[in-house]
Amino acid sequence: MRLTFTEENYLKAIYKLRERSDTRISTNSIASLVSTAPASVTDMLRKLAEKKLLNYERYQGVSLTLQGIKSAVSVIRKHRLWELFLVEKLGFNWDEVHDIAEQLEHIQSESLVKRLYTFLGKPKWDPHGDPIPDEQGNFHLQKVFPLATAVTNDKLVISGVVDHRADFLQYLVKTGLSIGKKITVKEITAYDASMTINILGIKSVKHISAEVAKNILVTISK
Amino acid sequence: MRLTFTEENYLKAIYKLRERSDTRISTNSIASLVSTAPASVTDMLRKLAEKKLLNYERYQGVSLTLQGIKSAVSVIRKHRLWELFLVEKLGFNWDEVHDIAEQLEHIQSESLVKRLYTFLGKPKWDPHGDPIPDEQGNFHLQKVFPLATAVTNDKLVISGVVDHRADFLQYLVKTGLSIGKKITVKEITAYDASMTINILGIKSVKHISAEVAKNILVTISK
DNA sequence: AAAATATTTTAGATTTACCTAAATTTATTT
DNA sequence: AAATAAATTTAGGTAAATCTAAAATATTTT
Repeated sequence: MRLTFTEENYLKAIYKLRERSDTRISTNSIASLVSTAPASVTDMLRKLAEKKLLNYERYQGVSLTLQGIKSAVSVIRKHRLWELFLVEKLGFNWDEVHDIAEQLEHIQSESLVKRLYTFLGKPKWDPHGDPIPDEQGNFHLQKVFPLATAVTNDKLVISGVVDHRADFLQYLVKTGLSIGKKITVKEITAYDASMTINILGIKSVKHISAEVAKNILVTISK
Repeated sequence: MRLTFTEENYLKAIYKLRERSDTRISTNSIASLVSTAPASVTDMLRKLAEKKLLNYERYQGVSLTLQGIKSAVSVIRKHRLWELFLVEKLGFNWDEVHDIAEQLEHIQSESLVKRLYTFLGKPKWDPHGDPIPDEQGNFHLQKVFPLATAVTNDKLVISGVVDHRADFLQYLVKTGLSIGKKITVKEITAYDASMTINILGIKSVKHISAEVAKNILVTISK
C-alpha cells in the first residue's frame, strides 16, 4: 500500500510512543510529536484505521496493526540507513543529519533501500547507536542500558543516546564520547551520582553529571 | 524562497520546454509535461507569477524570471547529481534511475547537495550525458550534436541522448552504445540515412537506423 | 472576414491535511 | 458522588492542488 508523507509520519510517531512506554497512546501525545492540533490527529486516526493500519475506537486510544507496524518500521529503517549514509559517506556530523533523514526516509523505492543497505555494508546500527531493522523488520537485539546504572570498574561501549537533541549530541562530541567509544567507570560520587570515566586511548579522565549519564546508552564491552 | 514539490516540478517543466524550442511555451504543453489538466496549469501559473518566478499574462504564454530559472536549474542540478550517485555508487543501470531521482531532486538541504557534489568528484555530466550545472547554475558547455548529422569517418564520443525513454535506453545498452563510448562512422546509406558504425574495442560493426542516430548525441573525439 | 477549430481561462467542486471553537466524554478532586 | 479539570471529538472552515464543464479568446481554414 502506498502511503503519503504525512501518513508515514503519524505511523512513525505512534510506533515511537509505543516503544517509549507501554501505557495507552493518547491523541495529545501524538499531536505533540507530529506538531499538529489534537483535532487533526483524530481525523488522521480515523483515516488510518479505515486503511487497517491501526485499531482505533473513539476516546479509547490506538494500537498499530501488524500492517501499521510494518510500515512504521520500514520508515525507521530508511531513516537510519540514510543517517548512516550521511555520516559515513558524506562526512556529516551525527548531530546534523536528523532533519535531512526526515526527508529522505519518505523516498519510495524498494530497490533503492536494498542497494543503499548493501552499499553501507549491511549495518546493524545507525550513527546514534539506534538499531537498524533488517529487511524483514527485525531489530538486532543487544542489552543496552543507561550509563547511569553502571557500577565502578564496568567496561562499556557507548552505543546510543536517550536524548537526541542537538545540544546534547554536540556536548558529547566535544567531550569525546561518541558512538563506539570504549569506556571504563572509574568512580561514582555517592552524593550526586556523578561519574568519573576513562575513555580508551585517552590518558586523562572525564567527569560527567548524573543527568548526562542517564542519557548515554551503553552495552557491556567484551 | 521555499517551494513546494509541485511548484518545483512546474518550474522544471517550463525550463525544459524553453530549452526544447524557442517558440511560445503554451499552457497545454506544460499540462502534458506535468500530467495535469490545462485548467490546473492556469491556476499554478497565476500563483507562480505572484511569487515572481515567472512572467504570465493570460492567453500570452509564460517566461521564467531570473529567480524562476535559478530555482529550475537548482532542481535539475540535484536530479542529475542523484542520478549519477545512483549509477556510480549504488550500481543502478542508467535506465532505472529516473523515477527515483524525480523524488530525490526535491530534498531540501544546501549542505547535502554540496557534500554529494564533492562525494561524486565534482562531476560535469550525468549518466545520460546531460550536463550538471555548477553551484552558480552554469552549465559546462560542449558542442553536442545528433549522431545523425555526422559524416563518414567522423570519430565521435557518445555523450547523451535526445529521447530519454526506458525502451530506447535499454536498446542502447544492449547494442553497446553507452555514454562515453568512442565510435567511428564507417558508412552512411544514402537512401534511408541509416549508419554503419564501429565501437572502439569491438571488432564487428553495428548498423543503426536514422531514427536511432537522431536520438544519440555525440561530441567530436580528440 | 466569417466560420470553424483549437487553446486557454473561468466557474464551481473535490480531496487532503490542517485549523479554531464548541461539545462531549473521561479522569481527578473535593 | 458531584464538581471540576483534562482529554478527546465534532462541527464548520481554510488553503493547496487538482478536476470537469462551460465560457472566452486566439488561430486557422474556407
